[in-house]
Amino acid sequence: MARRKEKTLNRDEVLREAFVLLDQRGLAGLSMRALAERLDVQAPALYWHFSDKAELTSLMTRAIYDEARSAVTSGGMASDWLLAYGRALHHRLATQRDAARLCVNAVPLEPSSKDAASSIALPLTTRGMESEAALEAIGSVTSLALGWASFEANGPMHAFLEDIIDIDRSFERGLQALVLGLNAGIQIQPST
Amino acid sequence: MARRKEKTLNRDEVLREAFVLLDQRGLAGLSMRALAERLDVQAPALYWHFSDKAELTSLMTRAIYDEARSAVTSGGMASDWLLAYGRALHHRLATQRDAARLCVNAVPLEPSSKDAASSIALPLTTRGMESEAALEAIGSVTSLALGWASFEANGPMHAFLEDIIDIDRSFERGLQALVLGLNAGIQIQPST
DNA sequence: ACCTGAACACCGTTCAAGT
DNA sequence: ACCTGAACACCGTTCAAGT
Repeated sequence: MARRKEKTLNRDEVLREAFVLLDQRGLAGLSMRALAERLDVQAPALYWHFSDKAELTSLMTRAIYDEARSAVTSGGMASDWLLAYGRALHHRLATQRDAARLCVNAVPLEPSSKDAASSIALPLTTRGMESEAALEAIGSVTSLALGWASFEANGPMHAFLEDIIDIDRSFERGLQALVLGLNAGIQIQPST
Repeated sequence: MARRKEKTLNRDEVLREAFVLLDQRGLAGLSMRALAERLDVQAPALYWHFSDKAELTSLMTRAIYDEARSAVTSGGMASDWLLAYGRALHHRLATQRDAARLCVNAVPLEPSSKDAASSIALPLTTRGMESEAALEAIGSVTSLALGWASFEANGPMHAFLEDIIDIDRSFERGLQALVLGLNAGIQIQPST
């Protein structure tokens, strides 16, 4: 066995199969051995393409955030962008099994850079927000999406919540409240 | 070895040491074997007191939420309670290493009950909120605290955020915005 | 009632060796 | 350059057996 017709592995192929495996077996089932088996390869082969499992899960996490950001259509004000980004991220997290847990457990990729931060803030700074307020707003919206998605998946509040309230609707209301409140703050402290 | 002077283990003692171990070695270091060693006992002994590791981590998670709720002083309106609860929870999560990750990974204890839900909502329903809106508000505040605490710990946004913004202050601003927005929603949709 | 010793089926990771 | 085979040091968990 372990004969694969295609040439060699590449990171994108591994990432694609990793998401499929995550969906099928959950975060606990996302092991290097199981992933290798899906790829018709032995587990150590993955270490040629990734330094360790943490790098793999970090890249998966980055893909999730990137998809959410690129799903936002341009146009509108800062608050519109925040609402759309929050909905896109929450949808991705609610759609992909254990995605919230994956993201919370993942470790950052690079040591940081102001360039990366300002590029993340860009959709809001071009709409008139200061970059610090922009990062804070994105962080809060991301937190809300991660939290509600984790309740949806399995979290400790899930048991209390599931048959009392509609979790998707609850996230939407929380998001609207948050963005409303952030917007009020912006008006007190004017931009640029 | 493995001679312990005190009588027998009990759940509270195990939970206490589990929190110490979590603080010292992080979530990855919180293994049944390492925990047993701290308690001068062999790992299988823990299975007399807990059905499995999931039960242990669920109880740890519940303890964190319970502490946050009981740290809120009585008095004030619903929005005051939400602010105080959010701050208490965030403080607990930021203070205890890997606490946010622990909570997100933990699994619910019981299948659910309307009694439990309404007792969680109680601090807000006694202040005039409907129980559904109360649970939604608590869920959103909890999400915000979990999310920001996970960034603080290690999360994927941490790299982008740490030297740009003050994460504690960012949480505080997000919390105020959220509660402000929720409050506005309450006034549109009056209570009881 | 409460715990130990030994074992099972897994992990992530390393590393020499193959091609 | 890319992958295998074998091994290391771990996991959570079960279960007979001890006291």
